[in-house]
Amino acid sequence: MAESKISPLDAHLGYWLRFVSNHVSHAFAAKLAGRGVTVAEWVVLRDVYDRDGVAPSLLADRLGMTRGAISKLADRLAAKGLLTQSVDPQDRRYQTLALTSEGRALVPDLSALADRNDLDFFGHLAPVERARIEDTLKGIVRRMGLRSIPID
Amino acid sequence: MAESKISPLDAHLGYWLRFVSNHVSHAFAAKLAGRGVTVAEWVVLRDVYDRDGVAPSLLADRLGMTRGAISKLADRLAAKGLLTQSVDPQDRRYQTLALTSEGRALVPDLSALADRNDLDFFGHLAPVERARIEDTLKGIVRRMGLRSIPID
DNA sequence: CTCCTTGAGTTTCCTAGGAAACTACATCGA
DNA sequence: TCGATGTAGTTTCCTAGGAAACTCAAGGAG
Repeated sequence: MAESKISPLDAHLGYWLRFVSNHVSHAFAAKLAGRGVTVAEWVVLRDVYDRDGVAPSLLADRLGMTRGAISKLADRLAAKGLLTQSVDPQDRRYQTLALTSEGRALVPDLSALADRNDLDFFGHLAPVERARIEDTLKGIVRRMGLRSIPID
Repeated sequence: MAESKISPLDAHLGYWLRFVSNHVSHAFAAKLAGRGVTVAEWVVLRDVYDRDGVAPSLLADRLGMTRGAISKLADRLAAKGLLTQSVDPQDRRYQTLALTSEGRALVPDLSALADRNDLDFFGHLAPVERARIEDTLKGIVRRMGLRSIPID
């Protein structure tokens, strides 16, 4: 006894979590690709949809990305005509991000894809089972004090 | 009625899955960084540990990565002295990957970090709760016919 | 008023992985 | 025998994001 066995990768719950999570994300990315949008771009669009005029640095905090990454992401979305970046005339260090009408019109469409994707993977779960998992996951988030919307 | 509401990001189970999964992975990556190894490298080491002499393309299949990515990963691990690449003398198109003694000695150490990481996040769950989640996740994998160890 | 600090956003450099072209190399068919 | 084919691995090019240096503007401290 006392033989220190090396556990297989799939002995960890984190392994299964990542396994499923990656496939869910990839499937969603594939759906979004049909609309010419990446997952990160979708998250930004969705966030700005509810908070028009948000500052890039706030977005960076919430999304758990660096300011540099947000800067480039915003540039890409602006290049696609989905978002505008404007300098705050009060304090020219600040910017505000807002959706264009095109961007705003696109969000409900993408949201439907998100709903669909979740249904594809989790639609067969009994409501009680689904709720149990969600509660457990939220419990971990709370317990560990996790922040930031997950993207990468 | 019939008002098509746009669901918030966190209405999706996939959101919470990704949220927790990303934090689990990042925490693990931070632990591994102390040993100078990335998560992808760890997965390769762990896999080759059990299957010495495996072909890179098999690894690529199992890990859900391209052959190109495996090629570079193997180069990095070889540069660190953890793994050797040798050409099959029978058929020189083939390679076999094997751990060096250094690499082999490192795996149990890294495995302990993986165990520890899983405990940090999921150690507080009741065994029955943990089993339920694992079963549900495995059920999704089976139901959707998912393959490949998740890395990215 | 001038200097210094602080904070928002940008830019540069770096890394990791995917896509696809490319390089052997073995095998099969004519 | 010899070219066509297919496969294993490599390489090149590209993208996305992090780290950290950099720019610029506001707001003091003296």
